[in-house]
Amino acid sequence: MEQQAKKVERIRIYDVALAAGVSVATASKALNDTGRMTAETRERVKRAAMELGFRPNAMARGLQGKRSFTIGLLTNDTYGRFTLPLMAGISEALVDHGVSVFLCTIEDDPVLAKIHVDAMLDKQVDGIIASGKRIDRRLPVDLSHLPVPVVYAFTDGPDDSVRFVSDDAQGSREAVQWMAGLGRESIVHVTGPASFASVKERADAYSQIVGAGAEILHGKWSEAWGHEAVAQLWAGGGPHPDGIFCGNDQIARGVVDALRERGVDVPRDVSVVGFDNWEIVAAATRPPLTSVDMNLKTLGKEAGLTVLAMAEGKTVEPGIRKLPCQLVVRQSCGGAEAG
Amino acid sequence: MEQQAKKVERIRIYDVALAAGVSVATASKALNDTGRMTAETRERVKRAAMELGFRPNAMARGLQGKRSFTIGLLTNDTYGRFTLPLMAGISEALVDHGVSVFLCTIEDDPVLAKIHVDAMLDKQVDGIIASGKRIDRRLPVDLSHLPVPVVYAFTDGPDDSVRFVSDDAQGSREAVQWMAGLGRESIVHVTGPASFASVKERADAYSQIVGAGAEILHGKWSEAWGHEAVAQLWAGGGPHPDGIFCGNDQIARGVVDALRERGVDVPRDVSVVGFDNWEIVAAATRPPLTSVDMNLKTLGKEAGLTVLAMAEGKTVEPGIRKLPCQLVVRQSCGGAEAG
DNA sequence: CTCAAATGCGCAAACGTTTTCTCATTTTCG
DNA sequence: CGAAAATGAGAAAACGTTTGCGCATTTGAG
Repeated sequence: MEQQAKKVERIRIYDVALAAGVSVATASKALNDTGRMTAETRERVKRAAMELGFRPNAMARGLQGKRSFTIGLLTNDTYGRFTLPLMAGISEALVDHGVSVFLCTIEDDPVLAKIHVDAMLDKQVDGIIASGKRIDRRLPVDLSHLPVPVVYAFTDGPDDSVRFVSDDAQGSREAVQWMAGLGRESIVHVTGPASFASVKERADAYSQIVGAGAEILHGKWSEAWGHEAVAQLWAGGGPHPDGIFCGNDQIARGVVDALRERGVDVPRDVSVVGFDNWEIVAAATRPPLTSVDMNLKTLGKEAGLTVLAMAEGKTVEPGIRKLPCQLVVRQSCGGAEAG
Repeated sequence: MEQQAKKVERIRIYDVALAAGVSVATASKALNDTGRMTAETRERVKRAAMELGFRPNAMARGLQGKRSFTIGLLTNDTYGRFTLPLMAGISEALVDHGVSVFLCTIEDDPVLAKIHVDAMLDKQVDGIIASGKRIDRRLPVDLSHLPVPVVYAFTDGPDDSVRFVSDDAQGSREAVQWMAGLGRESIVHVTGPASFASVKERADAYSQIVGAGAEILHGKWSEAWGHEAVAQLWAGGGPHPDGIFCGNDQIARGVVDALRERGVDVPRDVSVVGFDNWEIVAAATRPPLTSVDMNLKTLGKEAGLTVLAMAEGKTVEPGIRKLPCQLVVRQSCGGAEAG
């Protein structure tokens, strides 16, 4: 337990230059593969840098007017349900480029949001990714006239902005068609509040496929609503659905549990599909849920790469980019081993 | 949709000085409340800065040899179950100090970990908080000889390090005593794998209170294990427990569901307490779970403040700091309205 | 062999702050 | 009233890079 030798002097480019027997300027150019010099010189400098364990001081570099190799991720998704997968994607895509990410969680508080954005700008972030928990709501702060590029991922933004969202309609189609392909003929849709844009998009896609027999039940995003919806559906003596497409995994879990309690076998009697593919819910359900994954990690990667490109001056077409969803097959539909 | 005026020239301290009619040096001192000058001069500079909307360039400031107002949060908790509340606390505590947080999620990959740590150091973070998902495991990277202070929160660290963890023993005692206080006389403990330090700590605290009648069942951290444990407990014809203290909320939910399926009423016949107070699980259980909250947000605050203090040169006593847990009463025990 | 072009490299400025000195002016005190 | 002390403010260096420009020296062409 030796006394920590706190002040290990960091190697500066000056030290590298000295070791390689060149000037600081040449050292810099050698390391950045710019400027003119012998291949031998360049190699010698690089070797010296390597041996000394030289790591350039990002502050000095950033100050010098170039990039800071830093971006900000702003979100109001306190729980991280959507932001974390996104973050994972961003981080994975950008770590190769030496970019680090400031994560700022703002709780729908405009003042806090402004403070965080200002802090980011003070720190000269190369760009900002705005994220949230609803694609039809905006963060409580205006990001449209910032001196750095901004992209929106899984949240709404101005018309002339670059936005990434999942293709919910396509995801819905996959889900419904999967059930139809398994022979289900009476599929209902149990989903969240009609006020959500994603609810509408998913419901529309569902209706388009199911056609005349479409039946949509709106409620809360909760397991409890799943239970209640089943109670409603099984209330009358009439025929019951043999497929239930749910607006999210929590509803789906409620539905599956309710069906089991009624003695209805899932997936034999009824197929159930969820949405979000929230591992923690989908995997714990009995049977585990087949669910639509929004590929948020991929979305994060794209958003990260895009904001980086913009930071480098590349011009990016504004507009909405929809990334495909993917059906993750577990056992709540049958067909698990058929795939 | 006007063409974005991208290059809004940032106000420099030079501009402030000019506006206030003083030198750059004086301006700097005025704004930082250092140096000597008339109160009037100081005020005039501050007013000019305010009016111009001056924000100091953090890079220049950092370069100048002082702090970067940046810290790194390193974690291998991919899912964010523990890290996000921690992060919220850190962020909340540090935003007042103008400090931003780099979040780096490493997936138990030593190489990736090293890359991220190096990136943080390049960016001159003032300190690093290491975090994880188990208090008896370390991150796959050695942080003990870094040029910046490190504190460990909810993860293990070297003997001479500063570590923050929750007081699981105290949390367990609260839970068991709560059930005992409600008249429960036969309380069993259904928990996770014995290999976890926190499992041992919670189990020991439980045993100490319950005494001779202690019964501990180890299994996985899953709902499925909760179901199975109930099956085991109710297998024989003998007397059944009237209280079940669970190692986490997922197990507790499994237990509650299994009891309901057996026709055992919770909380009338049996009280159940969970651990973690994971809202998403605890609140969705029927009835909602009474659970032990580890106060991770508070833990994050403490860790943040501590690493900051260390960065400012204050010396902090190494060792483990245990922060108290708190029982969150819902309905799975009864006594909800008694409190 | 001469002159132009190309090559290899270093000097010094710049980035935006903070901080250490220094200096002129004012105040204090004997 | 004179000298010491205190005060207000500015000049300039420093932090660690990158980069524009200039200057020898070498290469190539005629």
